[in-house]
Amino acid sequence: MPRVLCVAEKNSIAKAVAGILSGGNSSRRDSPSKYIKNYDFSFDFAFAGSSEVTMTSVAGHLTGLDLDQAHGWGKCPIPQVFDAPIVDIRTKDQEKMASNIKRESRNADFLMIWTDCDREGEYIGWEIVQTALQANGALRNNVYRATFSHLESRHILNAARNPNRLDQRAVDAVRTRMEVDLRSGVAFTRFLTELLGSKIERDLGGPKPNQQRPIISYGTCQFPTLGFVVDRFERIRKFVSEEFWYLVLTLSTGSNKTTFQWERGHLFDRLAVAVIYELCIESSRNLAKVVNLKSKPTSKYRPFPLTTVELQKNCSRYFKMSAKVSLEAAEKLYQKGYISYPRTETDNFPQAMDLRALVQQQTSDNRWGTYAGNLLNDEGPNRFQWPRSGKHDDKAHPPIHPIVSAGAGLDDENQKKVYEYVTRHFLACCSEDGKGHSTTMTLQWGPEFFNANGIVVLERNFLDVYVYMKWDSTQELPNLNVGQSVELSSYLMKDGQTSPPNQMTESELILLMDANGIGTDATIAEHIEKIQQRDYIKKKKLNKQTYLIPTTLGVSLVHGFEAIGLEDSFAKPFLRRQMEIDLKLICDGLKNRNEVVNDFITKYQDYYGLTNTRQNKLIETYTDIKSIM
DNA sequence: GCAAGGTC
Repeated sequence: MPRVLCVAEKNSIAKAVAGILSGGNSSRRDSPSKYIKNYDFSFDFAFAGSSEVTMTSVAGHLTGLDLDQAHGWGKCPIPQVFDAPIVDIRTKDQEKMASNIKRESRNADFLMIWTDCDREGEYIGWEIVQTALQANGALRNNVYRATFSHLESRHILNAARNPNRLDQRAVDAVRTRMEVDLRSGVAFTRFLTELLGSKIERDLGGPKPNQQRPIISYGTCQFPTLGFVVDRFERIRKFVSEEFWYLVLTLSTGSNKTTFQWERGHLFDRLAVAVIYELCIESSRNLAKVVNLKSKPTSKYRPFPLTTVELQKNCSRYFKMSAKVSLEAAEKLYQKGYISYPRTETDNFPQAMDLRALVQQQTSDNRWGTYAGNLLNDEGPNRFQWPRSGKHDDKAHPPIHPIVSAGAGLDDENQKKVYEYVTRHFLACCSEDGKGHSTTMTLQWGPEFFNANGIVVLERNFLDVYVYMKWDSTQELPNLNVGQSVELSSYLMKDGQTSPPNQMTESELILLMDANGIGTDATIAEHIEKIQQRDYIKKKKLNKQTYLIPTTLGVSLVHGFEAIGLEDSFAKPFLRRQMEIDLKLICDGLKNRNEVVNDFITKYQDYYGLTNTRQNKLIETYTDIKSIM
């Protein structure tokens, strides 16, 4: 019988796919790596016929990239980093995974790649193929690729029966990113550390024994991340408050007081507001007229299905949990089988998924069990709804959702919170929107118009389980009809001041990084962590809220490079975005790998030359900023 | 010792 070796990106996928293809009849073997198991069973593949199958996996990348030995730290002039030979290397763990792949390849007739169907997965698939060929070159013409985006069994069987080929363009795109990130990161990190390292060390009171000299790193994601924080910091520092004036009316009926806001908002010209105010008083004194009454149904929308970025943003906002901590907790919950894979960009559920069964799982919980039960009741209000569909699909993972009820099974506080959040979010997704009624009343006073708005919440629906979101009935509007004249209880001209924005929160930073394509769902938290490690930014508590504030070093780096005047600022997201655009062009076959690598490396070489010539600007900027911060 | 990206 022919032998087919299948390899997934992680054990959880290997296990699930083996379960489906074998109909539950697979036997499990250990591998040299503790993260990886081999599953044996038989299956009828179109390309091989009835086969003996081994399904195994890697755990992420099988190889890493580095400069060759001769170009290590301090071993060569920095500019050589841009064209030094690059070698593929393996860590100890990767060596163990590779030995498993090689051993299982030796007597295989076919190799089928089951890595995630995203760009990085395509590259990992390629790494697996290279490793397998080292042990069994005869596999070369017998490599297939399964295309799948979730683990529903018909979908997986379909993927097994309709194999494709690896997409070499996607592989090339990833290799391009790796090479550019490596060369630019290593070159500028060595340069900055040599230029500023000892200076920073002295300022920190060093050098101290057993302590390394600080590393001043550059990374294609680190710098734009830092840039966002410094940008906000500068906007606040340079903020000049402006005075403004406005009119406001109040109406008292019984014990109810209603405030009416000026349709013009506020104006920055005191005299103009005073003139309008006088005009209104002269023409109408304390009398106003109801000129419009608009009433309409309104909704509070339930959330979209949960992505990693949304989870991190909300755990930061609601529980003050750092992105790194919330992702770690989610990973643990995933490993224990409580929730689905936590790194996903997808915000719509595949049609074939049995979401009602997942809701059913939650009916035993004493916090939201009753709510979940009611959702499944076809008679009551707030019945089960298919979740809203967002526009994002990473083609690899469904939105984050609970798999089984955790009940009292969790003792870690963070995991408990994250599980509760994931579950409440999921139940909210499957609920009806909040329903209410909104009324707007418009008064005319002299020639000016003023509005008051009232909302009455009629059905809370998802808000009952999604306790993090508030939606309450507001002021009740007085019972008046259009055309009616009313006596104002007050009509005032007031003044106010524009206020600066707040410092950056982690939640806002995640949003900015995501929107600008800086990092991925899996790495955004790491970049934020990294620039704290590097002492570019610090967390600071102010009025119960934690903010990210740049340090002297962080501000200096951003302004220093601005002073050097590179065409594409390192601290802006543009350069990274350009890279993403070019990677897409490689994937679409419109550019090739060498072309893009050359373009970027040439650009970085230019920038390196300029930075080197004007290195004094970096030192001067640091000295200047140190004296004012 | 340096990057960013997978995953544990």
